[in-house]
Amino acid sequence: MYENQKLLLIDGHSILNRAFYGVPDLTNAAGVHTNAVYGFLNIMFKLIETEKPDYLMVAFDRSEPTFRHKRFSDYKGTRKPMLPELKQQVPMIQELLEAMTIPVISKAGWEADDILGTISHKAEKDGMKVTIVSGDRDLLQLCTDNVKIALPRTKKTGTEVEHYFAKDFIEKNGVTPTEFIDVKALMGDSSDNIPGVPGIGEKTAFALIQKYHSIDGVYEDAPNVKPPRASKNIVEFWEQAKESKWLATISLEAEVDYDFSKATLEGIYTEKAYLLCKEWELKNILSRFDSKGPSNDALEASFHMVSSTEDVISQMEKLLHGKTGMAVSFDESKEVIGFSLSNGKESEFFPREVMEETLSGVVFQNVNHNEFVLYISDIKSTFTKLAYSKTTLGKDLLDFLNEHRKVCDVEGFYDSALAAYLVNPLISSYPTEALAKEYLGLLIPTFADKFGKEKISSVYETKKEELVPLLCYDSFVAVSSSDKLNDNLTDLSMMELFLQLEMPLLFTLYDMEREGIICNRQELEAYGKQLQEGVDKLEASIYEACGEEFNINSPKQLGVILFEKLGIEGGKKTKTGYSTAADVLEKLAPKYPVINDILEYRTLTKLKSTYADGLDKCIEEDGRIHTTFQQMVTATGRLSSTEPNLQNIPMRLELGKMIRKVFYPKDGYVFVDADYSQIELRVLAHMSGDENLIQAYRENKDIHRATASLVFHTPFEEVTDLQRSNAKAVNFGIIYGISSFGLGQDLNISRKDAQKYIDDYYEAYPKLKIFLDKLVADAKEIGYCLTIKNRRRPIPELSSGNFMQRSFGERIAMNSPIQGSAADIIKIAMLRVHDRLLEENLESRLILQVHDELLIEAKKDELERVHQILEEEMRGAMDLLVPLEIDMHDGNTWYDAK
DNA sequence: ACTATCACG
DNA sequence: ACGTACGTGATAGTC
Repeated sequence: MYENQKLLLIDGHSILNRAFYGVPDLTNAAGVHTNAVYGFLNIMFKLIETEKPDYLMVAFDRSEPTFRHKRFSDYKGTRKPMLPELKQQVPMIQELLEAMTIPVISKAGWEADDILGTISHKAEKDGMKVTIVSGDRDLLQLCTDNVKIALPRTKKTGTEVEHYFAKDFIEKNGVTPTEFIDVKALMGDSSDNIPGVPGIGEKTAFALIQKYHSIDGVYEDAPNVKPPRASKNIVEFWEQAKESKWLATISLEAEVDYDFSKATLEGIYTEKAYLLCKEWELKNILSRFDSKGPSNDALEASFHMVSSTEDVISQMEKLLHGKTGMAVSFDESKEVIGFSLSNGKESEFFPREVMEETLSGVVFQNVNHNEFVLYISDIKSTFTKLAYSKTTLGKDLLDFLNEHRKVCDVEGFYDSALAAYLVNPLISSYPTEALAKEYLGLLIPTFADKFGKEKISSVYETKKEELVPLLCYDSFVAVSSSDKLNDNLTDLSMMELFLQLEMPLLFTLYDMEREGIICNRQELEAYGKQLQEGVDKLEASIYEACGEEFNINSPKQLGVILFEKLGIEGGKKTKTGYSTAADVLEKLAPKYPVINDILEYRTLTKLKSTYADGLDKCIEEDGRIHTTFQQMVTATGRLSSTEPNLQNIPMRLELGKMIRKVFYPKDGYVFVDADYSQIELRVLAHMSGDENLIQAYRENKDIHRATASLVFHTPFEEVTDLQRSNAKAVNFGIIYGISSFGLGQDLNISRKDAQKYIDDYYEAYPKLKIFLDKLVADAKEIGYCLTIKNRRRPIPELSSGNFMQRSFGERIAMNSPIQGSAADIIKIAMLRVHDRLLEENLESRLILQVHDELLIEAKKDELERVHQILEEEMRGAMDLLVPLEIDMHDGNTWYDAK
C-alpha cells in the first residue's frame, strides 16, 4: 500500500547534537539557547526539499537509560555529560516538532537506533523508499537497496550530505552493511563500549569478515584463521565476541508504536509552530510560514468600533466601571489614531475622527484614591483603575490624556508592561502579544502577522475593520493581564517596588521629558565647525603619513594600512581582522606619530558626528532637547536615555566636556547639579557590612587612599599617587565582579600581580569576600539576584556548561545587586525631589538623571530651597550603614555646574 | 542586520 | 584549557 512512497526518518538526538556543535551559539532576547534547534530545522528543511518525502518521523532516545541502552554514542556517551545549553534544547525541538504535527517517536527501553531500524525495516517491507538521517555512522548497518543513510557533514562551505545505499557501503568498505556488524563484533568500539575480541583490530576484522562473512564462519574455521593471535582469541573470547555482536546489532523488532498516516507532512506550518519559532526568534525559519498568524474568533467577536456619538456615550458608560484597560493607538508617524477601552470582557475602539466630530474633549479627574471620573461633554462615569500596556512606556498614555486633560495622577494608574519588566527585566520589549502569551496563555497576532510591511496609516484608511481587533487587544490584554502580573509581583515580594517606586517614577520621568533642556543651536554649530577644522587638518596629516587616501573611519581599511602597508607590528587580530581599538593603538603611539593623529581624529569625528551633529537634529521647536528615559530596558534597574542619549554627554576630556556649555537653563534660572559620591562602593559597604570599609566611610576618608593604605600596608599619609590610583582600579574592579585577568588588563600589569592585589584587598576588607561569594552562591541556588529594594535579575548564564558564560554569570551576580541597589536609591531620590518641588509650589524642575547625578533647572530665587531639597532627599533617600554624600554645584551652563 | 568603536556612569 | 572587567546608546562601515 505504500509502494514507492518515500519515508524520511531523523535520528533526533544525533542531528540535534550535530547542529549544536555546527551552529554558533544563538540566544533569543530572553536568553534561551536556540542554536541546536535552528540547525536541526535547517537540516530537516533541506532534506525535505531534496528528498521530497511523503512521510517524516523523528526518533529520540528516552532520557532515562535502561538495561537495553547498550550502545553509547558521542552525544550520550560516558565521556561527557550533555551540556546544559544542548540539553535544554531537546524538549524544545520535541515541542516544536509536535507543534508541526511531525511524529516524535520514542519508547522507554529502546534506543533511537532500534526505533529507526525497526521502522525502516517495516517501511521497506511495505515497499517504501527510506532515508535515515543521522550523524552516527553506526546506523550504516541499516542501509539496503531501499534504505539510504544520509550523514550530514558540516564543512566550511555549508552542510554537505553523504548518502549510502548498500552498494555504496560495499564499494567503500568491502563488506555488506550486515557483515559490518560482525566486523564490529571482532574489532570492538570503545566509544560504544563494545569490547570486541582482543588482538583483532580494524584491518584483521575486515579481512576475516570479507573471507568468512560472519563471526560464526570465523569461529567454525578457527584453526585455519590467520594471524595465529586471532585464531587463538576467537575461541578463547568466543562468548565475548557473541556478546559484542549483540551489542553492535541494531534491533529491527523494537516494540514501538507509529502510524505512517500521522506522518504525512501535511500542516507542518501550524500556528503553534509559528509562535514557537517567533518566541525563539528563528527569523529565517519564520519566513517559511506564510501564515497570517493566529486569531481568536470568539474573543475578537467582542471587539467593536464606535461610529456615532450615541455609541461613544453608551459604550463608555458600559466599559468605565471598575477596572478598565486603556491603550492609545498611534500610526507610524506617532499620530494618535484613536484609543481603545476594555473591561476584560468587551473592548471598544474609539477612532480619533469620531471623537473629534462628536465630542469636545475628554477629561479625566482623580477624585479619590483609585477612583476616576471621566467627563466627556455631558456624560460622566466613574471607574477605578486604568491598566495600560504598550511597547513604549505608559507615558504615551499620559501624553494623550494631557492633550485633553486636566488631571493625570499617580493613583490608580497601572502600567502592565512596567509590571512585566519587573517580573523579568531581561526581555527587550513588552509588546501586547508577549504579555498575552506569558500572562494569559493567549496567542494573538501582531500587526506584521496580519499586514506585513504595510503602513499603519494606510491600513487604517483602507482596512479599518481588520485593524480594529488588533487595537482592541492592547487594552484588553493590559487589563486582563494585571491580575496575573500582580500575583507574580506579590509572589516575588515586588509589590512595594512596583507601587511605591516604579509606577510613580513613570510620572516623574514623564515630567522630566516634557520639561527638556535648552540646547543652543548656534553655539553647537560653531563648536561643530571648530571640530571640523581639526578633522580636516588631521585627515591631511594622516594621508600624508600613510602615503594614500583611505577611509580612516573604516577599521578594516585602517587595519590594512597600519599593520600591512606601514608594517607596524603588534597588530592584535580579531575574528574579522586587525583590532584598531584605542587601547591597542595607544601602546603603539610612542613609536609611530601617525597613531596619535588617528586617535585624535577618532576623538574629533566622534564628537562631531554623535554630539555636534547628532544633538542638533534633536533640538525641537521650543529650543529644547526632550530625551526619552527608558524605564524598561536595563537588566539592573537603571534608566537609559535615547533620542538623544543625554546620559553619555562627554565629560572626561576637556574638548568633549565643552559641549556641555551649549546646555543652558532658561532666563532667570540656574542649573544645580548634584551627584552621589561613590554610591556603588557605599552600597557595597552597606550590603557587605565590612567594618573596615564602613569605618573608612564614616570617617569620611578618601576611600581610594584608605584602600591603598590597607592593601599596600602603607601609612595613610604616605600613600603615593600610583598606589592610590591602583587601589582605585581595584575598587572599581570589585564592583564589576573582579577577575585577575580583567584587573591586570586595566592596570597593564601581569595577571599574577593583579591576583596579589585582589588577595591583599580581600585581606583588608575580609567581609567583602564573604559577601561577594555569597552573592554568587545564592544566585546559583535560586537563579537570580536581588537589590536592596527587592528588584530581581535572573541570571541564566549561571547554569551554563560553558566556562566563559558561567564566569560572566558570576560577575553579573556580584555587580547587579550593587548597580541595581544604587539605581533603587537614586530613583527614590528622584521621586522625592520631584514631588517636593511640586508640593512646595516651586517652579524649579528636575530635568535630567545620569545614573548617580541629578540636574535641576532652578529658579534663581528658589536656589536655597533647591539646594536644601537635593541635600535632604538625595542623602536621605535610604538609610545605610554609611552616609550617602553628594557633590553639588551651581552653574550657568551644564559645564559650569559640574 | 551586524560589527567595531567610543561616549557616559 | 578556557580568554573578560559591569551597565548602557549612537554612529559609521560592511555585508
